[in-house]
Amino acid sequence: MLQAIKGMNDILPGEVALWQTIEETARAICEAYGYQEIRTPVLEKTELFARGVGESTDIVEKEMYSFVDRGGDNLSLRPEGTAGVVRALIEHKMHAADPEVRVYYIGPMYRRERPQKGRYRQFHQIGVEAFGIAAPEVDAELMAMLYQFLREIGLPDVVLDVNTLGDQSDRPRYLEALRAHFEQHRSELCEDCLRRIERAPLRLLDCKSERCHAVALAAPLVLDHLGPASREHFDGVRRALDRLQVPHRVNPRVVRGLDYYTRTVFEAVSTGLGSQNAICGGGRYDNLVEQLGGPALPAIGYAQGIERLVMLVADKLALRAPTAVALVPVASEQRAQALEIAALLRGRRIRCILDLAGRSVKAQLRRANRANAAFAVVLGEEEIRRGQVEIKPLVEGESAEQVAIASLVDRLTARCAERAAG
RNA sequence: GUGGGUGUAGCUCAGUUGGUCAGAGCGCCAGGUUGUGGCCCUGGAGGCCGAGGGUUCGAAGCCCUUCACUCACCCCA
Repeated sequence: MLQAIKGMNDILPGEVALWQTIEETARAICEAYGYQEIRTPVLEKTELFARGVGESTDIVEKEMYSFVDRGGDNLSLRPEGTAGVVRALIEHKMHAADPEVRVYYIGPMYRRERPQKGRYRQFHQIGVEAFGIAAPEVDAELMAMLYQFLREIGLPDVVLDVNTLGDQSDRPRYLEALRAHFEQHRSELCEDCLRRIERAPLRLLDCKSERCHAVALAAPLVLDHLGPASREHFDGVRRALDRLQVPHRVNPRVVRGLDYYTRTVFEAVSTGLGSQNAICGGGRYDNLVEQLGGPALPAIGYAQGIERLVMLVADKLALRAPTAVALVPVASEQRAQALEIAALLRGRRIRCILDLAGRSVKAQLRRANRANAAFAVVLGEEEIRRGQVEIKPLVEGESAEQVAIASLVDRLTARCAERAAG
């Protein structure tokens, strides 16, 4: 049997409503905060990700879908959204028109990892990026936006973990202090962490192995190694978060996996997702734009995984019931007229179904009921001869009525509106 | 890349030590009113028991191989 590619899922009609609700909520909130949607290609030059995400990250080293196209270019499916957005920003000199650029995107990303619960090879992210603003208040504003979003889709209990990684001037010193600490405890570390000491000492901090965890707890804190500028920035972020009443906690173990982060980093984690528990991750990346050939623009952003949101929200989000009309021609002689009425209703954007298979009235009503139709309109030979049809509600507590065919569309429109309002 | 688990009807799953074991519930279709849904009753369609090989008089159940799905490690959304 033909199957979808491993780790790539079909989102079937039954679950799409949930996706749409999440996406619409995200759009509305982003717009409210002054962000505009941007759409960039899913395919970019491999070099962009190598330089942007970081040569030595797992993502670039072993997870990208890369290939050489017929023209000889090295291309990759985007493993994340920030690099492409930064490329577009630079390419179109967006910062020249307005030094502050706030954008968001929604779309698929690709990473060739072993799939498991909450992790897929094609997954979808809602991402937000703010360029050109160095003030700590943007960091907080962004997190406030995230929090509002989580609240509105019904996840107010998600915990927001915040940390800082320092900037170029204090990070090297901190990394050295970390290396020194871990070197002293080599014998207690897992194999993976031993390899990380040189290359990515920060990563030891969030290792899940218990023994490493113990060593990490005793490790020097970033907060003690921040220069005055970074410290002031972090304090500013926290003050603003408090002011905006965004529930959060400082967690020194949040380090993030991508190379480009500086200063503020944060993530939102949730229980109930298995081991892939991060539903959102982000942070400041003040050097990336320049690093990719653009101006020295400070920036900050985050991305959330839609699949993971859908899993959490699946049983919580109330989906609006379809308000629909089912036209029921009693016999094939009434079908043409039913079609005509359906066209009028549909012209008014009223969801409308109509049996074209010649089913019995009983079968048509059964199907109308299952389709969640609010009203059935029975078109029978006798009534039509009298110039009338029956509007039959399919829910409790509403009365049926006979209406003149001429006023049917208006009457149905009104009753659908009543239901939508009530 | 490394481990564990699972593959029987569209879906969720039963199938005792290999011998009416090819089933149930839900869903789907139809009938129970010459033109009226939901509840209920009755009936029907639908499966080479993931695939290939082996053992056996006999395999959904045992052995081997393979594929797929899934969870976890790693990493991350």
